[in-house]
Amino acid sequence: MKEKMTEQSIKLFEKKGFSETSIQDIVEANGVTKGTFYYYFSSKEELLMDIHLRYIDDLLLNQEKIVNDDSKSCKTKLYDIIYMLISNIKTQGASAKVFFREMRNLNEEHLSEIIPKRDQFRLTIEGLLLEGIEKEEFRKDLNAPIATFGVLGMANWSYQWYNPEGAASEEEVARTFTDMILKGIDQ
Amino acid sequence: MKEKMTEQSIKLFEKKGFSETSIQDIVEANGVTKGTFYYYFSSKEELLMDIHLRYIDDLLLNQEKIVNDDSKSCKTKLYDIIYMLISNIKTQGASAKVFFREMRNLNEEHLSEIIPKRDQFRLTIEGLLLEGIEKEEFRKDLNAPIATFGVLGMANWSYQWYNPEGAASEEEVARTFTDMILKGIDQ
Amino acid sequence: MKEKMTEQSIKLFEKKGFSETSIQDIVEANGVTKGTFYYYFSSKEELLMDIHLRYIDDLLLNQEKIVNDDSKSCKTKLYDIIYMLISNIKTQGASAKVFFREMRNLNEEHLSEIIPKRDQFRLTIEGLLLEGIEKEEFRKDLNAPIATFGVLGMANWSYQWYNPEGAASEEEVARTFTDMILKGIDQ
Amino acid sequence: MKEKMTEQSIKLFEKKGFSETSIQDIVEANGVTKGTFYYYFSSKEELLMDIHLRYIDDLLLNQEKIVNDDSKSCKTKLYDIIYMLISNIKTQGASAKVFFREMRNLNEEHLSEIIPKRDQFRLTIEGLLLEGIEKEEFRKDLNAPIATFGVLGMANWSYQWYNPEGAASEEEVARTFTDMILKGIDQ
DNA sequence: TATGAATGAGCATTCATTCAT
DNA sequence: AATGAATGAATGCTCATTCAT
Repeated sequence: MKEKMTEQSIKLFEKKGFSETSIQDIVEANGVTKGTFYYYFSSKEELLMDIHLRYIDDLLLNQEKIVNDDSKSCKTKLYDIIYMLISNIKTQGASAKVFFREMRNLNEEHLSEIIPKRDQFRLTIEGLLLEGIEKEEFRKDLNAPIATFGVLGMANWSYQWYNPEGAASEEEVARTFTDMILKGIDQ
Repeated sequence: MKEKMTEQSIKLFEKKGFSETSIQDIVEANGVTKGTFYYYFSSKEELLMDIHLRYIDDLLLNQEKIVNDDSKSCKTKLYDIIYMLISNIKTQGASAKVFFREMRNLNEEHLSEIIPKRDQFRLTIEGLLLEGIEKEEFRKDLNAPIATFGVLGMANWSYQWYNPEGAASEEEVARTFTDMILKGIDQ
Repeated sequence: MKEKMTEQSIKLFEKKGFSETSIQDIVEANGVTKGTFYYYFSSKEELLMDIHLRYIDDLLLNQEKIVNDDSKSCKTKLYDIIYMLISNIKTQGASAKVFFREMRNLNEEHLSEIIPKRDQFRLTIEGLLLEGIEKEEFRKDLNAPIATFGVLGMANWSYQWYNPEGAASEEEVARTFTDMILKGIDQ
Repeated sequence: MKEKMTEQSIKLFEKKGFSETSIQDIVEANGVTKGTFYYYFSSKEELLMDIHLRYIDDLLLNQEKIVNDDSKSCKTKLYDIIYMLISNIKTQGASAKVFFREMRNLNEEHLSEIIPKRDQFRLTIEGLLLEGIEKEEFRKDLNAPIATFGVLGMANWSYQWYNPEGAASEEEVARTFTDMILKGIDQ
């Protein structure tokens, strides 16, 4: 039931937004009553935190698997991370949107748990770029921190427009983005 | 007064979010009473629409100036647009955040006015990429629509992290992004 | 202007009700601004009182003309009063509806001016019935006070259903009612 | 509680009017808080509809009982209906006043449910008159529709003046009215 | 595990009214 | 004679939360 309620809530939060979704909406979507909600969650905010944790922990796990694979080059790892983020949209798109849009609604205490994890994800990419520079896979003059934000921006922004049902496949998008990042668009 | 209230509202919406900001918050920030708000705005949503229109119209105007300058190459125009978006953060950052985050709170009618404008901005960039391909400034095999989303993602995501008061200048960010896009990060 | 505003207000009060009509509605219907309203009326309630006074004074005047005509029998006077009330609907229907429905919205002081006038109208009819009994035009055993309420009920209720544009003429309605009252419906 | 709140609301609506009675007034009269009101009613208008339905359904039920009694003449049935309406004031007076005065505050949809019922009540009386004419209990030349409005006017208007605590009994009023209608006041 | 009744604070909005100009 | 800016109290309604059962 808790699981089911969380899933439904993610859908509702994605569609209507966290503040715009009432406990009433959530329990109606689950065919239960308000009391049931408070049996499983101590507050609406706690549910939001659950969703955040679940999303970022899963993301960090996947990222870790990629970067820890010593058989791959930095370039490949970069592609894999971008591909992971894009293909995530199909399965985790709603969670991702909630994660990026609704973080503001977490309380101080919860924020202080989430923000380091979000930063860790970014800094791992930054570390990958630095490693790539060192291994002469990437340009020496690259501003790694800013480039990292660029990579993240490209990938995360997809949540605003990418439709897994549409014409472009995840591979196509990930490939186009990685190509842009690696080779540039210059003729 | 209307002007002043709009400015204050943008700040509040950026900090707390649209739904989380009450009319009470807005009028207190302006030292007036609720009646005054409704003297100038017919609803909270109308104020949000005002903010959206102002932002996107200004953006389209700036974009138009850039792309209509026939003395510039496509590459330069691309840099100019990226720079414009980044440097916009200093003066228009709050508006931009409100624009990207709160669009969902507009009603159907207002959305149908804003979405075409937002699309127009994107399609103008896509047009610039296509023109660049034709003029052999950009790679022939570039997937222009996806690349456009990449460019926009990089630039728009800055609103989530770029701090104009911080170490990196707008030029630096814009230059790093343009370099990434043009030359790639490949060694 | 004051005249025009009063007329428009009567229409609005009839259609939407006194409480449901805002000063804003009234001034918009007159193409002026709120300030103008308060230049002519000291309050919304005062406007309502104006309408009440105007209506009841006119009614009393007409009634007086009828009962003071010594050439007429009591029966004829009764018919005349009923006809006057019914035909009033065409010209004064809106005022009448406002009068009967919205009296509750007058303040104590104003009520104490209106109620005696309304009672006077009724008591004049009661007096007419009593006079008719004495002159042996009406049944001796008639309960004049209750019968008066009956006559008033019939006539005043017309405001709830009588449509001057409809099939039945005022004469027809007044004639049917007077016949009912005088001869009854008994075979 | 819902029952209790409805009863209290009827009293308040009668005394102050629907629009002039706030939810605050209602909950204070019941010693509960606003939330409780909205737990039982989805809106103030819905409460009004409840009151309307309850009243008119009860009235139609009583009317039906009277007209379906084949042992009675049309005259007796007419008396019974008038008596029912007058004696109703003691038990249902407040509801009746709310019904007649506040119908305008129902929304379109609710009105379309109430109006046919109100018309049904009237048309049943009209049918009774027509039947009486046919059975030669009533005058052949009677204009049944208008006479019906006359009967209803007399009876319904009582809600504006009849005081069950006062000198005249319900029987007296009903008898006077029925006499007027049947025999007229003519000497 | 789950419900249903109740709370109380808060919200967007309306409105009659005031008043300097 | 009329305006336009502003007020402040009130209104209908929503909502996260509590708690006895």
